[in-house]
Amino acid sequence: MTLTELRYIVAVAQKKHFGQAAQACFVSQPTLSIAIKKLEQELGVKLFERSSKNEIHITDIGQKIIQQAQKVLQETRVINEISQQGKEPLSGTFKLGAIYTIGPYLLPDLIPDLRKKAPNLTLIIEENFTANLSQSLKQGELDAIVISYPFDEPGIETFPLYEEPFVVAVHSRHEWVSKTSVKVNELVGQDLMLLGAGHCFRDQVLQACPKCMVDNNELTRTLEGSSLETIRHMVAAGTGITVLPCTSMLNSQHNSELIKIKTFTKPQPSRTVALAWRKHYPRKEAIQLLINNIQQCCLPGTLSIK
Amino acid sequence: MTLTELRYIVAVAQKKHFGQAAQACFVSQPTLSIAIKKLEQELGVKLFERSSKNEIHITDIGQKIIQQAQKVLQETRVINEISQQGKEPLSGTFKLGAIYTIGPYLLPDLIPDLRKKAPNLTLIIEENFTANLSQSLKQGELDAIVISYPFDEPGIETFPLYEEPFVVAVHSRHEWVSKTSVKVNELVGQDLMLLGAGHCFRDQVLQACPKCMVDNNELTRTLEGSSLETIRHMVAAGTGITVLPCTSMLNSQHNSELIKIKTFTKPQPSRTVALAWRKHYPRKEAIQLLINNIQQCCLPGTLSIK
DNA sequence: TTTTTCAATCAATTTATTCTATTGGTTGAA
DNA sequence: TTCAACCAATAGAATAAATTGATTGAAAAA
Repeated sequence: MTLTELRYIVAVAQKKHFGQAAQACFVSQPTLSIAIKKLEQELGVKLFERSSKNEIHITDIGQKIIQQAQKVLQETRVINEISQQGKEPLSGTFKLGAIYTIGPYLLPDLIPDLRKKAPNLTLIIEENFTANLSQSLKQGELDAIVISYPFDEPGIETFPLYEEPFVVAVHSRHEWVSKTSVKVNELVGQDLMLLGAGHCFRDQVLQACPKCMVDNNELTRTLEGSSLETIRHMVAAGTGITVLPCTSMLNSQHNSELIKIKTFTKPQPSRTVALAWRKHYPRKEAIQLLINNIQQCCLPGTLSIK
Repeated sequence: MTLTELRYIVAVAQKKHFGQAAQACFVSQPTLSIAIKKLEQELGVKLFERSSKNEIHITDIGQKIIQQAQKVLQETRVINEISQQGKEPLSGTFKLGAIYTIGPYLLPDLIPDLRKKAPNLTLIIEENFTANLSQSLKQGELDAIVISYPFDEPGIETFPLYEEPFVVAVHSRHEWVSKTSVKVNELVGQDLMLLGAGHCFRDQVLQACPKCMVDNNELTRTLEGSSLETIRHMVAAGTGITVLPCTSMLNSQHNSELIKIKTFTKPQPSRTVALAWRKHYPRKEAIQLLINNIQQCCLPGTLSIK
């Protein structure tokens, strides 16, 4: 059984004439006759009563089958409609993941921007650890993820979006308030609060200041299951200091009178934020749109704090 | 788009592996790859993300299309089911027509008989004039009709079922009650009641007794829009006499103390009842079953009244 | 690096499809 | 009755397609 055969029998049922039906299907009459004969043999059922004088009659069973054939053809038309809809790469849903230390600061700016550029693209957001995002990406549950380097997975392509320097957040009455900049090694001995294991940002900070890691148990507070925002509030409360990625300071709502931000003395520790997607992901246009828009959100100028 | 292609994409979606999907479809891997590539080009949409390491991902749009493809395939399966059901010729519906002067007497016996012989055959009955039945038959609205000869239409085949003699029905106090038989010409001068135009039985009676026709206006009452049963009641009421086909007397419920039946003296006028169907009608078995059963209902013995 | 895996590609063959021309059967008019 | 018209089925040839085994190319694991 082929869709062509179904189209033929529907045409014959409508025209009640093999020749006219063939014409309507843009084929010759023998083509149509043979196709219908083949279908009738396959089904083991006569669909039409042929007689010479323009008197084609549809069999009882043929009536049912033609009705069903029309249903089938209708459903195939739906396939074309779906693909028509999906032809614009900037439509449908796009599932974007972001690590916890980027999502809350990047997405509020990015999402309205994207809605303007691609109104038909429905964004679905997930925030998670790098490891989980990576797995979801590889399994096809996410279309792209925003992570930070280093990130190297087989089958995954990445593109660097921007580099964000780390900054130090201290209470407004902290001894460092008058400092113009902070050296990395000065963190040692301070009441440094960091995110729990799994957050790549924690590792990046510790990598920037290896001595903090050595003194981990004594001087650095690891806040499991927490977020940068919680830590920020604790800085405001005077519980200690912390290191933040500078984009977490971009939005005014995250600023507080009680917190002062200090940049590091050069060479500033920093991390590179990147977009990652499966190498063979077909909607390259959506990826490109994302890259462009994220970079626009985080222009180099806006990344220099103070 | 072909059904084969739809089967292929569904298989790939299930196996998530081109090679295995090809095996499941009993084709080689290139066959399947090419077919899917062709479909993707036709739809203008990527359905799968291919990557070398066993990582086939279904596109967002591909997911929708595959779902729809499964729907299409399901509906095609229904076509097979329908034809499977319809393979037995003695199933489905059979639309049988009969003229007014046969239907009420033949069908009550025929229908229960047919239900026994072909329980899966649903009978639909229509009673009408010969002309209307003939037209419905030719248009395919009826599968077969029971009429009486003469009946000759192009494209229509007939088979004689039985010959039924005409009889005279008179009131139990009619002067003819003691007669053993009635001569046709004796009808002239009697209060003869006949069906209206359109009923072939009327024509047949008048043909048997042409003199009745001559005296039409004076002595014969034509009862338009009436039925044999109405006329029979009028006979019982003493309004006049009538001629009936003998099968109308077979069933006991049609007999009455007030009506006496007289046979004609030979040569008895009679009519031949026949079955008619389109020459190319495919369910010959159903036709044969009908012929057999009708003839069984109306065995020669049962046709001799008195 | 080498090996393995998997889909895409190639080239050749088989299979389907489609066409024109014709036949066979039926009908209606001469 | 014969003839012409009509219609679907059939035949045979040309064309298009589907299919296959072998190979290639890309990517990842050993």
